Amino acid sequence: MLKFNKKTEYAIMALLHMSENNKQVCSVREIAEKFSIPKELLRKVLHALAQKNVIESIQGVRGGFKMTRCLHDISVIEIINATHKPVKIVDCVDSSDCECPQNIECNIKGSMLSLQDELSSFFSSITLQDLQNKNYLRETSEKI
Amino acid sequence: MLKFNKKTEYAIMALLHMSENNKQVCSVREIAEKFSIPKELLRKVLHALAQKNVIESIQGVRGGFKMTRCLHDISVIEIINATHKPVKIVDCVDSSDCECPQNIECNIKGSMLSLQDELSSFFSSITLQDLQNKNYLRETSEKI
DNA sequence: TTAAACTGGACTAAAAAGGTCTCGTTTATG
DNA sequence: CATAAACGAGACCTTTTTAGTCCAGTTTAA
Repeated sequence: MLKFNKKTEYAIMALLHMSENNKQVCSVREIAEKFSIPKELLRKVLHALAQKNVIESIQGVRGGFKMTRCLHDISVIEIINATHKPVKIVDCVDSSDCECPQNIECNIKGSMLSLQDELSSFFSSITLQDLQNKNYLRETSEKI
Repeated sequence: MLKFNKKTEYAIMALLHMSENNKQVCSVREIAEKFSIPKELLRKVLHALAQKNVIESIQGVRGGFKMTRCLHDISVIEIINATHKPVKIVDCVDSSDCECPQNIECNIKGSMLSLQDELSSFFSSITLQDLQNKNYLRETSEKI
């Protein structure tokens, strides 16, 4: 349906929060309570981000997750790739292994693949810093 | 999951086919058979496109659907809007009526709305003609 | 030693997508 | 003017995906 899933939303919320928090260690519990996010789900999301080296996980008492990179260095595509299956607007990934019933007569494979590349580029070009700036701009313009 | 649904794929296939077909009237049966698309589903898709004035429907015997516009005049966003719920990367459509549990502390509403605008613009800027060209380019480059 | 935190993975429930079915209405044509 | 080919409308079902929960570990500061 061309929308982000909840995991992506939760990831971006948590990352913006963690970066504001001066890159201190944050526990899942703390973030989940602040944003009313189901704790177990947020744990999975942050775990996925850690596995993709977007953030760092610290085990044990007083453990949690920590920003190690700057917002302007993290692109939205990284968050999407950690929280969605890989972006694929259609299932035919390459021309050889497409097995959909339309395969033989399919007249859109090439265009769909190009479109997918462009969409990935689109999300690659946007950083978390951009999102934070946009959020600020939008909020203030609404108040005017 | 940020992918087109089957309806969008079927719509684009059918539209490219209909435009090649010299803008003659095509029946659902004919297109469904050519591309191995479930007939009843394709009917719904073409019906939705007709309601959005992307194509025209003709009733009765020898009826069907007909291209009335040019490929370069139809943008992908029109197809998406006919075959998906409206593009909304997040549920909060405007700042007043968001009722998700994150509402009070939500720190991404503004950025998500901006991102959504940009994504819509992205799809608005691409026409069916572009898709057809890309398909051709991709197919030929793969053969080299 | 203990409890607070992450790890890993199975599991369930709800929502959306994909597809089918039925009973219409319209209309060209023999 | 009856018929059959086509679209119209909408209920219905099945499968897949998403969202969320649960539990039995492991790690580590205090």
